[in-house]
Amino acid sequence: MIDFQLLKTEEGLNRVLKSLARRGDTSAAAELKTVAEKRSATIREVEALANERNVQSKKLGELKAQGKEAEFDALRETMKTVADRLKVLKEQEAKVEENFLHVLARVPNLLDDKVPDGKDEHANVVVRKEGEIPQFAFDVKPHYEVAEAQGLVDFERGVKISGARFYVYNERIARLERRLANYMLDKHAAAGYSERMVPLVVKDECMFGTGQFPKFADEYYRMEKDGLSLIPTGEVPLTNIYADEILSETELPISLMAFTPCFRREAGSAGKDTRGLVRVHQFYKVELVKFVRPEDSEREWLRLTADAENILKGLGLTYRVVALCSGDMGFTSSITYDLEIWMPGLKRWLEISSCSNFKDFQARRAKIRYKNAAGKNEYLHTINGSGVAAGRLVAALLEYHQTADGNIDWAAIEKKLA
RNA sequence: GGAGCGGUGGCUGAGUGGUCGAAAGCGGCAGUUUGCUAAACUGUUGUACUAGGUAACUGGUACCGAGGGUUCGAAUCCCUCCUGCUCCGCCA
Repeated sequence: MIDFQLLKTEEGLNRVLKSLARRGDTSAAAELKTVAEKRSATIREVEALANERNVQSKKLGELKAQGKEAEFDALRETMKTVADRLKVLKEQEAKVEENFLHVLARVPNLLDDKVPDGKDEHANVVVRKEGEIPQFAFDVKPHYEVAEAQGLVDFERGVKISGARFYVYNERIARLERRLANYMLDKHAAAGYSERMVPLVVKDECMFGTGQFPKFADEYYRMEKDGLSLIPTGEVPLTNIYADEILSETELPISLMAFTPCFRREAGSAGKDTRGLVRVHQFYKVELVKFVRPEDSEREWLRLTADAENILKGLGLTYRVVALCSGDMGFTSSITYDLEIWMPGLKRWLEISSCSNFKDFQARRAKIRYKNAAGKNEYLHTINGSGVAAGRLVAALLEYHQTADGNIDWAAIEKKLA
């Protein structure tokens, strides 16, 4: 959530509007100012009347104590009408507040000045490339063709059990993904991340806290009966670990990680990447999350990105770091670098990690603060990124380690993981 | 799932209709004393919103698990929900 105090000044409002314009999302722009003003005005009115009631109620207490029955009765009669009016006003206030939150909760984060301008992903900027595009003496097949031919992934039975975009891993590939999880976790542990095992099913407040709700509710699996959602990313439970808490400055930065399954409905992706392991309803990944002081967030964001890159480097995968442009940025993020690996079989770049600095946007929603050096409670900054998506990593390794006869060079993969 | 008892400030814990943002203790912070530490003593110590002020701050509103209700007035009375503990049942 953006700081709504910004809406109260001309300067702040302009900052918000400018950011919205850069994102190409001006849906809420017109309402913002009026909705904020209406809220302030209504609150002022209610508070004035509540003050009146409190003063007179106190007086009633005194009158009663003094035994002045006639005055007591007279005042009580007039206060009845005040109480009635206050009740009506408070109901109005609740509606105004609800509307205010409805609008505010759908306003995306302010963009960092360093985010390049652009309409969509074509305007994203490649920051750097690591490794060469690998050359093969034969035509490299997409991972799903090899996987199916080798009996590694059973897409048909995945569909039978759960529907499209579900799959069953057989034997070696199941073991590979499990080993990759260990590989990544061990590497990140050495870099200072503390491991967590978290709930995979979360309350609506958590989904709101990290920004999935309310605007994108359709994209997630939610169990109506329980009011709980399957996590779309480990970011949700991991970040909400500190929801509603005030941390001390000395504990920061906090770096956490978790290996979790992720569940996504992929609404609106019908017909896109229908084959293979690239776009599925359930996949596993390691998530990295940092809680940091505002002054450290840029540095820590770059570090987290480097930590994610370290996995790709270690496995010898060719990748590039891409700065998302203003029009391609996620709702909650202030600035994002995507890591895209080259897929020799698919013959394209594939996102395998997205490292974002959310600044205080999530912290404000989830109410995560820390006591700063001046002794004031302040929203901290959250940063997260995949470190990295395991399913896509498996897909990549299958493509990188194909042999001319359509096999997989398992020995080469083993060697990397050793 | 059944029965019983609870949920109050950073923590422990008092408060059962008005003077309660809430006793007391612990902890934290500042100071006095002290060669240093400790101890003792004194003061101070919640959050959000709102109005004013460059600001330190000052006034107001709200918050005693959450949401409703009764009342001129609710931490206190009523209802619903959530949650913790103990016992029983069930279960990996």
